[in-house]
Amino acid sequence: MCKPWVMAADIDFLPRGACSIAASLELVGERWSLLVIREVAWGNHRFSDIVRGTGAPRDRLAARLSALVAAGVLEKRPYSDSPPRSGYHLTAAGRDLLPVLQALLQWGDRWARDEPAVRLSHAPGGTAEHPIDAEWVCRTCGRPVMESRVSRELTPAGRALAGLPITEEHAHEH
Amino acid sequence: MCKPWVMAADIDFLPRGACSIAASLELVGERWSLLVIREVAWGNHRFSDIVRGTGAPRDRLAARLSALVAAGVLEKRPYSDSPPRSGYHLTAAGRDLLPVLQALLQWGDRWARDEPAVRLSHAPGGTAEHPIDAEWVCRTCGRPVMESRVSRELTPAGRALAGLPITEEHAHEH
DNA sequence: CTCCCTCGGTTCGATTATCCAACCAACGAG
DNA sequence: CTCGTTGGTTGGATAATCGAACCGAGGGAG
Repeated sequence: MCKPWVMAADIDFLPRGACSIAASLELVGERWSLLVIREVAWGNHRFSDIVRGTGAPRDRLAARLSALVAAGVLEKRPYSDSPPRSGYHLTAAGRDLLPVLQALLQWGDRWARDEPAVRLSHAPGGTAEHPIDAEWVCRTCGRPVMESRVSRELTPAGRALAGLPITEEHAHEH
Repeated sequence: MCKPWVMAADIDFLPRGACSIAASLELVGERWSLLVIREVAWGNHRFSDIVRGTGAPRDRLAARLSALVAAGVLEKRPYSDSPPRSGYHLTAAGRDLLPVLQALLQWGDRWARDEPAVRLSHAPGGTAEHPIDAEWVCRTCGRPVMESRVSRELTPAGRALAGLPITEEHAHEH
């Protein structure tokens, strides 16, 4: 029995950059980026709030913020006309990063410290409030992803990125 | 109505380092680290395999590998006696990072490129193989986490990290 | 009007990390 | 003995990061 998530695939090595993990890290993998997203998600929208919440140097923070705006993860929204000031808010793409933060939070709670320092709770649909202990579940079959064998396959788009030939053989193989 | 994951909490600013997200990034947030985990998870255990798979410079890779071993995320396991060679494998902590990779993969598929380059499939419990489209679901109530309001609260351990007083008031408040 | 404060950044110089090519040691094959 | 493979190190150039100081537009108090 093979470990979950470790399985032979139709390829040995992904071409560099073909993997969406690498593509994501290209956009949000630099230092402070994810902590900035966390601060904004937690309601700290102003420059000085984010400085205080992350502890990042101001110049790095300014650089990250404009990079994240350029990447479409954050947007600048004015909150005062005089003096003209604006804060940062999550776009749809930014909100979609929250699972990444949730995953990092859960991992850190478990492996990076003795006791969690922050507890997250929710009360979905009127149920009683309770702490969150989340797992990845496949929307298609409803089963936890991490407990099953996973296989990976290079798509035609991936082959194109890789500069590999897109053959009938590959288009049909499984 | 407040956006999910954006909600008032009992604290305005988390002390730096109190948050497990920051603690996680401290261990695996540096460049190449998560790509190394990806390679190892995908079955590339040897130094030269990981060089090829990630494209990282050899010296950076050596540094990351020993850091990840020191952090308890990877372990070195010999695969040949003569010549004495060893490869890198995921520990339990390392396998627990896979949700982070899954989250980054899904985000990248959606926001960082036109078409996914790699398709992940699984066939849990003898069902037919199908692509993975996963979401975070609370183990307690079975509901998707991202669709409900989430509140955060500093635990006593978090207060201690923050240097804040641990009062009865705070221990009981909600 | 003047002085001082806040906010959202920039600028500067020093430190640190990263990159890349070359090198090295251990071993096996031929 | 030489060659190729593997798993790294080393050295020097380049780029990112840091921390503190600075700046400019605008209040508000006096």
